[in-house]
Amino acid sequence: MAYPFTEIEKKWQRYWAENKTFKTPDTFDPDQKKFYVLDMFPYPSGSGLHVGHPEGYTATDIIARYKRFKGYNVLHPMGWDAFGLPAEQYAIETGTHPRVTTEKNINRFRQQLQAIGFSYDWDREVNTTDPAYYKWTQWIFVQLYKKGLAYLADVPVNWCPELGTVLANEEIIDGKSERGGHPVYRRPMRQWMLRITEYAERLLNDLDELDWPESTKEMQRNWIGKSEGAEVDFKVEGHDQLIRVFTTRPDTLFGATYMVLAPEHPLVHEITTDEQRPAVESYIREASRKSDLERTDLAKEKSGVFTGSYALNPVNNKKIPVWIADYVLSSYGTGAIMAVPAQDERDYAFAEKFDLPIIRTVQPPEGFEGKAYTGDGPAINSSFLNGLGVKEAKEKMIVWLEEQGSGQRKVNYKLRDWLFSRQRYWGEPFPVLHDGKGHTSVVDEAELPVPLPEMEDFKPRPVKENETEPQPPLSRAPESWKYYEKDGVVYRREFNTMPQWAGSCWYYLRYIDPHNDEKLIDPEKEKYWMNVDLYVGGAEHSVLHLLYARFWHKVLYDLKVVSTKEPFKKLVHQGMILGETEYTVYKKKDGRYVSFDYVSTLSPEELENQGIQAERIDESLIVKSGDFFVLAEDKNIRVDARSFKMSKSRGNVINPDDIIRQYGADALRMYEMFMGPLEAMKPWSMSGVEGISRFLNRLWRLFIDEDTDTLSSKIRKEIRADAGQLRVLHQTIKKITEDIENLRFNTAISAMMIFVNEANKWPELPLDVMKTFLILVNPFAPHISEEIWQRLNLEDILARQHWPQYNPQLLEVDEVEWVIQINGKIREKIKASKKIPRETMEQMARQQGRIPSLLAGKTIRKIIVVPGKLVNIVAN
RNA sequence: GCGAGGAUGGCGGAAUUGGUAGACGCGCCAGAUUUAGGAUCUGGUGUCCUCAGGGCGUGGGGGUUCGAGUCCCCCUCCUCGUACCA
Repeated sequence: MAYPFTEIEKKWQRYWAENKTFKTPDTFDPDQKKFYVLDMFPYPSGSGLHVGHPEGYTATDIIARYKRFKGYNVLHPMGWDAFGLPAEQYAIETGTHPRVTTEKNINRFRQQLQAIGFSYDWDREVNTTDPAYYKWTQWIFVQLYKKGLAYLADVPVNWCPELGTVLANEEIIDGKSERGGHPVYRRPMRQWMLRITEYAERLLNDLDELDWPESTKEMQRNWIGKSEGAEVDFKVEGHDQLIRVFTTRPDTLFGATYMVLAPEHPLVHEITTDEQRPAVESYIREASRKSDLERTDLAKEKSGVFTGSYALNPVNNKKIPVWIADYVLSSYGTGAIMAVPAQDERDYAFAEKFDLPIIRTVQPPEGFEGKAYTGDGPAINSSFLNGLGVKEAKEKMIVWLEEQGSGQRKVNYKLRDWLFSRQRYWGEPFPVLHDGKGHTSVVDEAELPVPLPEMEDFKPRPVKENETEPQPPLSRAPESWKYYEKDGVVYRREFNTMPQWAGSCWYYLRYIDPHNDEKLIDPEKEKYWMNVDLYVGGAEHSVLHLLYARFWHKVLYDLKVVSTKEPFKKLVHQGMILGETEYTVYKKKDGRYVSFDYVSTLSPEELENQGIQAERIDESLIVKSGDFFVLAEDKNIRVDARSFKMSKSRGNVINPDDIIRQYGADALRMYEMFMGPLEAMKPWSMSGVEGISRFLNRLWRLFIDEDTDTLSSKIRKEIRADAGQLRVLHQTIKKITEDIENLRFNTAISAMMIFVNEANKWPELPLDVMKTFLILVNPFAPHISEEIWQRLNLEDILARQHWPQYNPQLLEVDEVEWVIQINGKIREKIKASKKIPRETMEQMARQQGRIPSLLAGKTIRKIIVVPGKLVNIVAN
């Protein structure tokens, strides 16, 4: 029979809530050490919590409880990232207002989180859709506007007709919307932009000092994409305008044999000759009609059209043709390039296709057989650069260009300004007023927040045709909201709303001072609590959320609202939890099995044609043969074994509520941590949960007599622990402490299991040892440990105890097992004191057991003694 | 293509600075208890052989070392990210 976890867990959850056990006081002693441990707050979706959420949340909860035991003032809050597309779409699907569904979802999420026993300070809960919260999101926008970091611009945007909104570059994956996978097209639109590019250099440099996963830092570096080179101006024959290009290889300028403009480049129309105009215009039309996906992924083959004009290469005044091609992106650099086919693979492919000249300006090494050569080497065919290496040639060319006035040194970033408006209802309204004459201003800070108007019909209007201007839902808001009169002037409010990232850019600050009406955050509190000491969340936010939040943080730093340059000192990503491993066997229509090694070579169509179908098969019918799994009944039939991402369509989603009902919250927490390293991707296993559940029951029975439901008579208050018991306890303290510090929760749990296995062998259990052990268990399994603590009739509650410290002297074991090796192979073992000197050890080893006979007839060359571990005799 | 990470029993995973590979859990096998159990307890469990012993074993190949999962070189495969960024 299982211990009464349901009853116990409810009891303690109620106790913690009623007594506000984990409340972080508003006032604090500035000298007390603090620890701010933060989770990425969830998006309260309609489907509730899944098992991925409690993974990171349990990890941070363990840290929070551990740090409290260690005497830290701990901030461990939770809130809701509740604006955004999915909430709105869910609301549309169910025909209810997003405010209603959002509130319902939040209540469900909160209740689910509380059922897991997380020690959040619920008095600090924040909600991005609360006017008292988004007042400050709008306030930050006002500051951005005043600093010139927010501006309206006609920009080519990523327009998603299905969603009826524009999307940021980061919200597009493989040319499709991240949400829903709808096609995305480029079209110009007047939009709010945030000048994140102004912070590019700082966002790049400050990464170095962060304790973040290297992969995440690297992704941000790539996203920012700094490259150094030069801008060069090319005259266009017969025109006044110059074509400016960015290049990282100014040293190859003598090899520039043509130029390419992006189809959207503003000079295209002007320089196109009448003769070429029809071809050019049809190419531009084609390009604009292509989605990003078609333009990149499918366009392996280069395409382009000659404009009819020629540019003059500034180094030698040679005439070179100007083309347009969609392999040049309008959004990067200047939207135009000088093409150097001999030293650039893309240009080479283009030149080859359109038969354009190729001039080598870097001497490739002997035997080089490739086409474009991008490596280092002496400059050739390059007049005053000849003989120089790439690096020197670059330098010399930049100096020359600057002297001639036809170019200059330039640092370029891939990072573009942040497209900050969305044509949606469920988002923060912009605190912006339009005067109707093309002039904008921001709302007075005293009048914030600008509320989101109450609307019946908040649905977006999908716009299929690129030519029609989209109408955001707020354009249909009540007149009283839409217009605003001040000093006799009637202003129109902004109809776009902010993207979902806005609210999550700064929420970690609001937790510190969640109810402040006067300020975003009190400076004293900010100074005490920042930085976030540990931030745990999914790797999917590596660039989006984490880059935007860093940007806003730096702006707030410049405004002196915050005192730290970076918000999150240490970052950890929890790994994804996959569904239970599935074994799949393949069958033909006639029921005959087909081996997976054959099936895996087939395309889906071929599978269909041959009538081969997949069938899930139970693990017990499978054996391993070599490197593969095969059918036990026919070892020639290979079976596919893998774990899939949890998804509704696959039907492999685990609901934490079910686990809690069957095994309890402590088992859920423990299992999530026991599965493997926090950062690793790992498959769910129901029998693994059962294993943990058995452990918790064993732990319970160690203390509680099941028959009588009273304290076990083995627990003895008056007896003193013997050396062996103390050693086991202190080894456990050491192991668990070090493992928690290093976020190695799986091995910490294994240490608890070892302790319980040991303690089960003891005829009597010294109370002192057992209560210390309960403290060690508490961060992981807070309910069961607290309940046992109470039944032991101990002082106060467990949550207010102190973390034990291990005594190194108690860890010492005198007698250890030594290994005796001959030529590195283990031949004998000896139990002996650790303190025996090397020489004695060596003597003992030579006489031990079979060693003398094994050494017979051999010459000892060397003997290696590692004290406390081994003796290795080298002989031949 | 590029960047990052990884490969250890039937499975999830352990293994401080190179020093007893496989901790802990699952699964499996045997036994005990039980009216019964998918409950509990005890023991076993990398693999092979001629089994009181020995050989082989951390994706593959080479190297350094008395000694390599761990260090060096080459290769294969997997995962994640990214992709015409001039």
